[in-house]
Order: sequence, then structure tokens, then C-alpha cells
Amino acid sequence: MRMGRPREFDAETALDQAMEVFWRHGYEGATIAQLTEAMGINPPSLYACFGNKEGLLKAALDRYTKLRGAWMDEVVAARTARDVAERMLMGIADKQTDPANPPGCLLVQGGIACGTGSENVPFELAARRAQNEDQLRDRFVRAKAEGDLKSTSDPAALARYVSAVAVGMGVMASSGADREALRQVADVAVQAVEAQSTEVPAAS
Amino acid sequence: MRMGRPREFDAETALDQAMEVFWRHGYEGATIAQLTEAMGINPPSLYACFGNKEGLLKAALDRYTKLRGAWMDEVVAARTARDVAERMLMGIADKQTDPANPPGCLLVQGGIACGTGSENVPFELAARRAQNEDQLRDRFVRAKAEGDLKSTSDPAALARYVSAVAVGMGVMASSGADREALRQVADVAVQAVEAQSTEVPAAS
DNA sequence: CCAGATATGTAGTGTTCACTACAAATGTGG
DNA sequence: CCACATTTGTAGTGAACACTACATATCTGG
Repeated sequence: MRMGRPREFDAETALDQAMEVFWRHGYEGATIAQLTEAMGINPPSLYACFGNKEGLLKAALDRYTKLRGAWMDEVVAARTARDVAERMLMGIADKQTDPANPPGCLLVQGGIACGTGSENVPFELAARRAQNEDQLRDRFVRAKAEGDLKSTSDPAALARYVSAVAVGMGVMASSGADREALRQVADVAVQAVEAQSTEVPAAS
Repeated sequence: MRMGRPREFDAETALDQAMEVFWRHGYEGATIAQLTEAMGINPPSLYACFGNKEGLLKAALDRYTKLRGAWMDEVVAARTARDVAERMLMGIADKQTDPANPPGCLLVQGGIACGTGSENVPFELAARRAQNEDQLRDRFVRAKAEGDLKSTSDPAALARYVSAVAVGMGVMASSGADREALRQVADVAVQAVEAQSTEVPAAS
């Protein structure tokens, strides 16, 4: 079979640039002109490779969640539910204020509400956030089985809670909250998980 | 002085309709055509009355925060910091899933990230959220002075925490979380405030 | 009842949007 | 070196956007 002219740009590198634009401006706020300029390609190359704007977003989300997934694996590897929550929320405080990236979280910045014709973008983002929540819930189910969480605790509710705090921190980060402020939020938030735990680490 | 032809629509009623459109679609997702249709007026009336799209958003936000402010006064009237947090977060769980309104919170749905030319819309929303946070912080400062919160607690951090949870709940509501799910989040979240409180109501 | 002032409805304005036709360029298989 | 497949850059496409010119309608003050 004939192979045709080879692509002159690296898809993953280009995706990283597109991800940053979506992250900073949201799905609707990002224009094809901004995206192509950041990616260093022309519109036809973008459409040949990713289909359309929404396809590009999904590809960027795939890449984002792939990187994020590896980190979440480390998070749930913590010893106790409390440590999982702390590792996650403290990590988020750091990541969302990392100057190497736009502030906040792409899964929130991408678009909470969208206009007619883009209704499933918020849906898509919510689905990815739900994946994280599921992973947390599974971990908390295990924690309860191990007796690490009280028998009266609800792992699903706890996971939803930690997710909600994470999202809230993302919004605060995108509106200028600094790392220390987010860490304080994380610190308080962890105390709710501690309240559901059996082994309370002898607090000073 | 001559008065000219009187306006044929009620500005507040029209604002309520505009608010709903912004709430559902976000600032950038809402079009002038949608807004004017919902408001029952034509574009020239809109521009004569509110200046431009951003002016309309600000007017809608003013109205939203005015209604919200009255409710926040009730919230901070609760007896203890813990009760303030509970009243606020439980109230939010109910409000953000009230079928009379779009799900979530206008101050979040309005736009977390925006495109070039609308950069100060997220700013504007953040400023309004900060007002709520300030009100909470003042209340928690008082709670600390009254000995209701531990002497080691940080009222500003607590207020930021409750705000973050509220925002997170808003995002979850807009992506379909039901009232019960949000109440569970609120319930867990309150436990962190309890952990900072001196009078622990003898939990069952 | 008239003059000035403001609101309204119709019908646009220019701009920007996501997206694409098309021809030239660049590769591979025979 | 040739036929074919795919990519690339140029230069647009129609549609939708926020916003407005203008003539008409409806008020008030005198």
C-alpha cells in the first residue's frame, strides 16, 4: 500500500499545546486560530488529524487524564483513607498552582456551561471527573473493609466529598488563589476524612 | 424636562430571564438572540438599558447576589460556626438542585474560563464569590472570639474551605448530581468544621 | 396640540467563527 | 521514474456573532 506524505508535526507535542489553550480559555473561549498557532500547524492539518474542534478537545482530555491517571494511582496507594485524601488534595494544591501549567484543572476550566451545539462538552468533562471519583470510592470501600474507615462511614459519599473539594480548589486556583491558600483548604478538608477514620493519628 | 416614551418591559423581570440564560449556558455560551428572546425584547432595548452583553451580565449578577446576600445573612445568623457551615452547605444542596432554577450556581456557571475579550468575566464572578467568603470569614472570626472555634483554628482558612466545598457542589450539581448526593457531601464537609469546634454536640 | 425626548421594531453592519476546496508538495510501492 | 496516497499552505466558505442606524411610535412639559 502507498503511504502518502508523512505528517510533519508530532501529534502528542501538538496536543500538549492545544491542551494548554483549552485549559486557559475553555472549550468555547479557545479559537481554532489560537489552537493552530499554539500547535504550530494550519487548520487543515488539525482537521485531518483530529476531526473537528470537539475531537481535538477529546484527544487533549485523553492525554490529560492519562497523565492524571498515573498520578491518581500513586494517590490511592497511600496507606489509609486519610492519607489518600491528604496526598490527593495537597497534590492538587501544588499541581493547580504549578506555574508550568495554567492555573486550575482542565476538567473544570474546559467548560462547566456551554452554548447551544456544545452541550456535551460539560458532559464529557463530568464523565472524566467521575472516573477519578470512582477510583477514590473504590479505594475508600477497601479502606472500610480494612477497618481503616468507621463502619458507619459511606465510601461513596466520602469520595464525592473529596472530589467536590478538589473541584472547588480548581476554581479557586483559576481565580488566583495561591498555593498556601489551597494547602490550607486541603488541610481543613482532610479533617473531615479523619473524622471518619478509626486510627486517629495522635494529633499534637 | 421631557420624559420620552416609557419603557414597555420591566427591567427586573427581564433580568430574571437573562440570569437564567447566563446560568444555563454561561456568559460566552449565551447569545444575544437567546437573551432577547427570553427577555421578550429586541436588541436595541437591551443595549439601551444595559449597555452591552457584559453590562447585562453584571446587572444579572447584581440581582443574583442581592437575593443571595439576603440568604447569606440568615446563614451567618446560625448559633455556631458548625451550624453556619451546615446551614450554608445544606442550603446550597437544596438551592442548587431546585428545579425552579438551572442546576448549579450562577457564580460558577457564568464562566470559569473565557476567551480573548472576556477575560474579566471570570474575574467578576470570582469577586462576587469572594464577597461570600469574606462574610463567612468575618463570622468565623467572631466564632473564634466567642470561643466557639478552637484557639488554634484559622477563620480565613475555614471560610475558604467552606467556599471551596460550595463551589465544588455547584459544579457537581450542574453536571447532574442529585440533592441527596449533595447533602451527603455537605454532611461530610461539616465534620471538618466540627473538628475545629470546641462544643462538640454529643454525637450519637 | 405641539416640540422635545426616549423607546421600539426592522433590518441590517462588519467581524469573527469553525471549517474546507484546491493545488502543490512529499512520501511509498512497483 | 511513475502512479498513487496523504499532508501541507493558501485562501477562502457560509453562518453566527455582538452590536447599531434609522424610521416610527409613545410619552411629558408647556
